[in-house]
Amino acid sequence: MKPVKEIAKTISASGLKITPQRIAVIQALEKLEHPRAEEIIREVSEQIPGLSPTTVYNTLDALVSKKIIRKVHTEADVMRYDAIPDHHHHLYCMQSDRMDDYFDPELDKLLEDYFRKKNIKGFRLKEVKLQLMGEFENKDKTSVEKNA
Amino acid sequence: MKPVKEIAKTISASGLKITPQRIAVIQALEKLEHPRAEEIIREVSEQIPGLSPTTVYNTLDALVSKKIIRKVHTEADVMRYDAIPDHHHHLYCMQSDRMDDYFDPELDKLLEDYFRKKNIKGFRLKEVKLQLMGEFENKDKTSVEKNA
DNA sequence: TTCTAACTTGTATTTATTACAATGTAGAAA
DNA sequence: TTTCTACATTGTAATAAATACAAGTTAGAA
Ligand SMILES: [Mn+2]
Ligand SMILES: [Mn+2]
Ligand SMILES: [Zn+2]
Ligand SMILES: [Zn+2]
Repeated sequence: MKPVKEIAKTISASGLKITPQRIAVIQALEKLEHPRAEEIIREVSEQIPGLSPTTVYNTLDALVSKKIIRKVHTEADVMRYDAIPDHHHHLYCMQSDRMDDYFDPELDKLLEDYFRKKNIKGFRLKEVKLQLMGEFENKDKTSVEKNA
Repeated sequence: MKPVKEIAKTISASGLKITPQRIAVIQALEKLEHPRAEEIIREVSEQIPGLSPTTVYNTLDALVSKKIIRKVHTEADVMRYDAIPDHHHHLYCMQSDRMDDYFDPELDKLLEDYFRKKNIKGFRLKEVKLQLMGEFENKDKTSVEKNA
């Protein structure tokens, strides 16, 4: 897990003030993968008893706008957040709400070449994000952790 | 625009009953591109005055489960719906909520080959959906229509 | 034409998120 | 180190999207 100092530095560098709430939100985001706001609220409340849900929503918005974290698209009507702001893709489980990160520079290269040649008329392409839909063969992570 | 007869046939073939509400929802879905439920409610209400929002939500769920339409992922916290159930990708505007369809069989072939070779451990890949993030160079469609 | 499962409707609820005003604090400046 | 204030947090209230449910209506099979 990332040291508090580093997290504090990232927050500060973005122009935001360092607060216990913000540090805890980022830590929760790293621990719980692609969590919903509600899960973050639960997690952070353990360390910061008086925590207000509003603070978590505010914090998430602030961090997104500073590009420290990202929102992730989902099929459900709840927003989820991503601790990793750098370019990557996602594996989505079609049965559950499990979602894993997927990094693949080789694929990115392939796509970059493809779209450099191919020109989409009237559209200036900035980033290609893949939603890899499918099924995880093993148990989902939570069960795996339970069995461990 | 697709003729009512064809729409009725599709509904019927799926095992659902043909109703004016369902036909109108599908028509609205084709007219308004990737609309939210609320937009569909507004549109359909013009033809069917007493329409209940609940019916639209029910109808959308029913059509999605029969794979006549699809849900689409967005960065906002609202669900949007897609009249096209067949495989395709989307162009997303990073400034507005505009979203266009993107069909590209050549790219699909490329990706299919890539992922056939590359094996993602522990994941059975079913479908690759691209989110093409960027900016539309021309005015967005609504402005274009206004100016027309 | 009859009949019933399927559908629609309206109301009430839930759930995620946002608005806002009052209070508190991080950290720059004195 | 102390002061000061713009920025943060908090709690409450409000919105908005979506769902639950019960009562009435209708598509379409028989
Ligand atoms: Mn579409
Ligand atoms: Mn919502
Ligand atoms: Zn991720
Ligand atoms: Zn589409």
